[in-house]
Amino acid sequence: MGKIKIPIKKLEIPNKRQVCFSKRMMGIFKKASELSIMCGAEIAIIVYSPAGKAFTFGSPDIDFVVDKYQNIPVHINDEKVQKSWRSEQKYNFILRELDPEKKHIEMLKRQERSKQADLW
Amino acid sequence: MGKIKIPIKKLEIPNKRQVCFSKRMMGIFKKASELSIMCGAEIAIIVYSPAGKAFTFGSPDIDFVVDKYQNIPVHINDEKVQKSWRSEQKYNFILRELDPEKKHIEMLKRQERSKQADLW
DNA sequence: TTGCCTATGTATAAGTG
DNA sequence: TCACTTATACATAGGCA
Repeated sequence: MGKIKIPIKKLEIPNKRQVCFSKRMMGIFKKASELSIMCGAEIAIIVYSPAGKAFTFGSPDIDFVVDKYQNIPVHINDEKVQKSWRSEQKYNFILRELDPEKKHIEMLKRQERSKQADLW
Repeated sequence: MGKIKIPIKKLEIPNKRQVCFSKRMMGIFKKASELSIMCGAEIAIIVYSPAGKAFTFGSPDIDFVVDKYQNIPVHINDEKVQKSWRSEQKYNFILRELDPEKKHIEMLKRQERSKQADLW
């Protein structure tokens, strides 16, 4: 997405990594903001920079969404709600080095998997 | 980002909202994956669809990052680490209806604010 | 619908001063 | 280095089969 194509792999030059991190993180936060506005979604994002510094984004609020995710009980008789009750769909995929064509196909397949109407 | 420009505001047509949510969420997850690979960042994303269904993305792992964020104690003498110890930088901004020019300026200002070298 | 296409809007890598 | 621009790659809204 710039003047030249950058392969999706670890940037070894610290300055480039820093600039790239800054720009892309803001890009992601912006997109998350748009998603929450346009679709009424609730979103929490936690990012640790390579240096270990944390940045967060939340809509309506980071802790509201994180607590909801962790099923923290809303003070109902001291009863603990277990984490295992969660039923969310996880995406832990890592983008491998693929040529653009295969990359596109893989992304479309992921969309397909997640588009089963009953999930929404 | 499509054939026509869509204002960043709530989509009222349910089908459009669903399709937009699906496409954009996958886009955000893809970008998050790229950020973690290219910059070595740790990322956790939790999204609740308008219907209340949860989707998550994590690198290296959603719970690893979320637990780190919440400073969950690693079993050190039963001592509780308080949430208030956190020192992350929060972005709870909401993108308002701005003309593209002002929007661009606002984004640059955010980048600027977050670009102080000692934070990284 | 559902899966895919493509025209166009956006994000961003490198350039510039 | 920094603030800003620009060329290019990428994401996506609506179209279509």
